[in-house]
Amino acid sequence: MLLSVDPASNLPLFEQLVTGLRGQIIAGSIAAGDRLPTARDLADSLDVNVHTVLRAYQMLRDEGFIDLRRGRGAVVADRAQDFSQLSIGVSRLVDEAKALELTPGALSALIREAWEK
Amino acid sequence: MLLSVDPASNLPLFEQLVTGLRGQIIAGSIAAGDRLPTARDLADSLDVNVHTVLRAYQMLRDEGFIDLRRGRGAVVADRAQDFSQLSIGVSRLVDEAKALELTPGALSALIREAWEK
DNA sequence: ACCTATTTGTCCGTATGTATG
DNA sequence: CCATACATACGGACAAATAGG
Repeated sequence: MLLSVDPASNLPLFEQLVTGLRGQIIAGSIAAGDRLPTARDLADSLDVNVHTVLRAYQMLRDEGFIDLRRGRGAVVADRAQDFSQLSIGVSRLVDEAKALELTPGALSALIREAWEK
Repeated sequence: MLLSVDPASNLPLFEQLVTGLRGQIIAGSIAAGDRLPTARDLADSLDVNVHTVLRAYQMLRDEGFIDLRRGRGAVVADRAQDFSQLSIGVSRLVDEAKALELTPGALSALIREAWEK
């Protein structure tokens, strides 16, 4: 079983999906290159709406854990399990960002803009 | 007029809303402390769905530009207009991230993790 | 302390578009 | 050309937090 959700939880369904899937990706029980079930299939098996799964998938894509594209589905990113090793330089970057009184989301937005140039 | 959207554009409606509002916030034509129209009001005036506006509002909140809460509405954040001055430091952060061969999404995910500690 | 109106938050359903293979 | 699968947008319903009376 890939995962389960609790409709009675105080946590939103899409949040449960994100944390559940992300945890398994980081843990390695879902390997890089693995294909996640289609949003429709996972939604049916968990008895939730397709949009709820898609919202979770899109969050995981924004976080870089999966590659999500039309017509192809969701594939666990190659770099997903390497993230733990890359955090060395990041903490310093975060410290600087905090000194600038940025929020995490703001920094991410600014980074995406700056990345293009 | 606060802004306008073009249904025929190749850009999604929520994206037009985000860039339009963010631009005005950065430019200062919408000042810190200003209250944005309720999602329903803006949706009605632009003839788009409430969910489309809410999605845009939630993105602006994630980016730190507005304070968005149930029952209160959307208020432009105090730090919002300082963002234009922060781009200098960000480009340097991005350069370092690129040197580490990070993807934008990967960096965002790492940042959110590191932010907690 | 209570009630009510306001406003966002989540979820469901449906329809249509669009990139992929 | 066609089936697949995500992307966006619309609509409706109810829940939950907030503010004010």
